[in-house]
Amino acid sequence: MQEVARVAGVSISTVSRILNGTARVSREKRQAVQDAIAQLNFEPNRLAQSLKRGRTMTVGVLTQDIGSSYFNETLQGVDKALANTGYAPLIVSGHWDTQDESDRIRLLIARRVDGIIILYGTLEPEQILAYTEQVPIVVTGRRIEAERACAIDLDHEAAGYAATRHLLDLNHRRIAHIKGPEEHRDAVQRFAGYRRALSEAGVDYDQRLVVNGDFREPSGLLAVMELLRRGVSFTAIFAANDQMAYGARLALYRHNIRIPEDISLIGFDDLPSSSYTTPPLTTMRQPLFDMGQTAAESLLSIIDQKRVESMRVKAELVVRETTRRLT
Amino acid sequence: MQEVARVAGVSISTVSRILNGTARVSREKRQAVQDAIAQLNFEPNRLAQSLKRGRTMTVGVLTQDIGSSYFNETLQGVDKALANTGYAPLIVSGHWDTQDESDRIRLLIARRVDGIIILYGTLEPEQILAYTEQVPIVVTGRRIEAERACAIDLDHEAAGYAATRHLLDLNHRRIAHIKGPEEHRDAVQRFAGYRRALSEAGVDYDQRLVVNGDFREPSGLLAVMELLRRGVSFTAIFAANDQMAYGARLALYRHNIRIPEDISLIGFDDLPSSSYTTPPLTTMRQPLFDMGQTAAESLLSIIDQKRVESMRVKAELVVRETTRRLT
DNA sequence: CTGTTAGCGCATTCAA
DNA sequence: TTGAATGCGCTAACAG
Repeated sequence: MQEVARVAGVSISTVSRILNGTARVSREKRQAVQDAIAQLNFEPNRLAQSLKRGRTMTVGVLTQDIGSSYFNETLQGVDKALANTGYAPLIVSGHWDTQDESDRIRLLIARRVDGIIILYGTLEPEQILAYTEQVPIVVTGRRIEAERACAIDLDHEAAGYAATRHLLDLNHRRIAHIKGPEEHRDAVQRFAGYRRALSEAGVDYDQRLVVNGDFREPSGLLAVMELLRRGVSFTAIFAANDQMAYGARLALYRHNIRIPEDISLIGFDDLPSSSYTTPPLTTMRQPLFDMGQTAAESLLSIIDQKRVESMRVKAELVVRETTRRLT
Repeated sequence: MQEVARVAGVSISTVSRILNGTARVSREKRQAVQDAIAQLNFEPNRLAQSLKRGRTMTVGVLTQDIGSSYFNETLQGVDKALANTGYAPLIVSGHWDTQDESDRIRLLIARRVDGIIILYGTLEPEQILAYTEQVPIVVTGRRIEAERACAIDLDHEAAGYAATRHLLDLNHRRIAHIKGPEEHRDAVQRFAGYRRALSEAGVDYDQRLVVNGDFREPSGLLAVMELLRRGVSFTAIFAANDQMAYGARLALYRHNIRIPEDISLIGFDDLPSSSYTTPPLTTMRQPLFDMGQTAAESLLSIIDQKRVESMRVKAELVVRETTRRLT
């Protein structure tokens, strides 16, 4: 900036004023400065600006896996909401590791982001509450009560219930479930919904119909193989997420079991690719994009000193072609 | 830091020294400072550090679409390479828009990132060359010659050739091609490879077998519908990327055309989900993860004042179950 | 071993 | 309208 000022023959405060439109400046000087800026290819140093202003115009986003469509759809929503606001996202990944997650959050705080969005993950609410002291936070996938924080959550129990209910409504009674990991609270809630639906419908819970998975494709494949090995009969499968449903679908294909003629299959999430499996997958749609967008908007409001309510969104049943009525 | 120094009863330089291990400090003072840090929940301001040191320990990554697995696999590679180096990625998206891309790059420069990785996109090499004056750059998907820059590229023409060649080797002669967008240089190169393979094999080029797509699923579906509408006969399809292959696969399914019994299908990219389509997709594998990793490593080397050579990687044919020999 | 001091690049208050 | 001066939080001489 020194340099620009020198070339334009003005003081650096004048340059600053022109850059920010903070005050009126004479035409000639303005022109001179703009010429100097163009000539020197000058770009104001945001670090210094932030240091001075006390705002970085950056929001940190803690994701768990940059490779997963699940997270990335949410990120897209965040990106959309941030566009044209002057804020830029600083995306970091916790890799589903509590230690890693804390480290990343601390990094974000050290970089003085103006706010943080935490997408799921394994951090305890108390832990997050503590960070709330230092920076506004919006979380998804859990509830939280604090001054400068809010949560956007989905009722996974109800959604698990709805998925199972759909199968029940189609006259299925022998419904297998491929569970998500024990440590995911969402997964256990979906499972709880499954059991409640069963019990309400007067269907006995059969433990042999439930197999553990880890939310990834291979585990879905393995789960179906296990089910087949057990020799237990079933007419439908509820997979706790779409990725495992893909794996299950492949295992079924390998055994020449047709979908939906022989077995009905329902997933959870509605990933973009789920409309393009063959046949297209029936699933519980999570409004991931919207949640990301809302999270970002809420965060900006909090930063803006406005009060924001936590909210709960709903999953929606998307009936496509992998479920069929039993006659 | 003032505060920490005051609480610990030392000067701020001592605090700094302890934070950075720059010099030996007596046990008592060290202890006092560490206590103060813990007590105040102090986290050094990275902005100020960067401003002072002239390094932000941040590398900018220009991607085009945070929602796409294609880019995200590359990002994962970058993330992996950056882990434990002290560098953090600042990911921004250009949304396939030249203006947007320039804006993002300028933003990254304004934020004084130590280097930039540009993943594909529509920026002209000359344009990038200009930015090279201001910051080290590694690009993928194009070639570039500059002091503090390097490129990691893949020979898409050769890969398009190999894909077509595979079909030819399986005795297919009527091979349709679903093209990528004209403005993607990769797409036109893959198409060029397709034509070369055909011509080398003495197969006449038939324009009616080629349909335009936009690299996304729906266009693959539409492409097959168009092919069918044209009433032109074909026994195999080479889709310019996996996503369009998914769309094509669904269209075929709708028309009760079996894969690979009736039609062979080959994609391009080998996205993670391609092992889980039914049947699993034969495709040209791009080492996306590795490319991301290499890009990041190269960038760090350049930042480290080392000379780095541009390099060319190769796509690899992954034969799965959607292609079959014609007898 | 430790404290004092001079900037890093910018925004802004205070004078002029 | 404009310029000089101050400080944002930190590091790195420099001097003790």
